[in-house]
Amino acid sequence: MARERKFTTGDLFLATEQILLQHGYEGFTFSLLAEQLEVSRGTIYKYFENREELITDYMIYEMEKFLAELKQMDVIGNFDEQFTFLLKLMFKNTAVPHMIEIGRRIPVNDNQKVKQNIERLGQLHFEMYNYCQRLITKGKLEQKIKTSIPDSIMIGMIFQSIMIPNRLQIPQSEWIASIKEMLCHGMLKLTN
Amino acid sequence: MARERKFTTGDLFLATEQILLQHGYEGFTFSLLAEQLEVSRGTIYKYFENREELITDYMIYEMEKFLAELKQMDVIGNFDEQFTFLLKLMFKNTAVPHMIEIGRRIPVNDNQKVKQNIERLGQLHFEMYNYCQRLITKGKLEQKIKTSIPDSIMIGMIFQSIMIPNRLQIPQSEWIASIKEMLCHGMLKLTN
DNA sequence: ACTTAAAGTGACACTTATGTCACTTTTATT
DNA sequence: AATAAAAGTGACATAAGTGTCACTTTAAGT
Repeated sequence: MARERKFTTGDLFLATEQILLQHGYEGFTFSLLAEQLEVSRGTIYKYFENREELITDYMIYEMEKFLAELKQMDVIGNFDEQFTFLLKLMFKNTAVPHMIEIGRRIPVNDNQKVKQNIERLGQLHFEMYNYCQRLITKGKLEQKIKTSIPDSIMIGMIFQSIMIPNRLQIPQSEWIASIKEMLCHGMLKLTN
Repeated sequence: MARERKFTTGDLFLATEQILLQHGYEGFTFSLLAEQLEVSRGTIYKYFENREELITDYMIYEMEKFLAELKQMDVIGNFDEQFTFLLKLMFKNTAVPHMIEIGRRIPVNDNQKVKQNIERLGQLHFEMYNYCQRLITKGKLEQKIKTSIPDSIMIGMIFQSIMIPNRLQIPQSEWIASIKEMLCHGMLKLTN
């Protein structure tokens, strides 16, 4: 009985992502989004009460997608393979670390839905952090990872490494290999 | 003959920095700044034509301060000491990498002063990058740094490492030491 | 005491974003 | 063909930011 929609949820989240990456959280407006989707601004309010609700909805979608893939890490055997898997996954979802950054900017909101979303995002973030931490712990147990460096720095480094701008357009496979080498063994040669 | 000023340039740049870090480029407003400085909004227009001019002026100030210190690196002898010096300097000026990020967001502006500022910022950025690159090159020449990893990744890693949030409030000295260890030798133990 | 000029103010016109809502369009169902 | 319901629109009121400017305040120099 309903009229055909001019955009899918996928379209909408894709546009949201692009605008967030380009203009940042504070620069995100419904006008920009409507323009991108080629609909009127009012249409978007049919689906979302406000910016915070839309953005948190998008972030939850993105995080759940990422976590669903991350969960497959459990199946893989040893630490090395798990780590490689994690890195590959991260570079397939480069938006995730950016969104974690942007997520910090969302102000407290009186809207009930938004409050729930922010709580859910917290859970998802925690879950993701836990996965990484378990990987680190596993590496430590397997005597592969140094015990001297705080987990938060290792995890932080892994996530920040995605945000290094690849201005010289180095091919992705080479880029990831170098990032991995940096994370695993650092920039210095071995001193004998 | 003039009335006493209610704020110094230092006050203004400090407030600008805080607002930029808290609200991002798009969230920076003259209203916020005026409020922070406890003056009327109109006052700020006595010194700056607009947001872009103010922000670029602040960034140039910050970059020049950083570069002036960075130049002392030349005096220091070997690579290891220079690298330690760089890291210490970075953690003394944590705003710099953030500002480089924020600097990317400044849109083209018709204002002549702003155009000049953006050009100058480009120069300063280039100069800073060059300093880092020279350090890397020196390390490579001294056979201390791997030649396999692109310079841009090493420099990127160094700069991104500052942005890792220290949520558990690990003491700065320990924090920096761990970051350095990660950058130099990575997270993995040596495999024999 | 008077002058002068920089420092500061707040009201004004303008622009842009927000959220709402009565209304129109489309399309499957009866 | 009539109708129900979701999709979409554009005008409206409201809020917040921008840039300007005539005006007031302050304090040093005469």
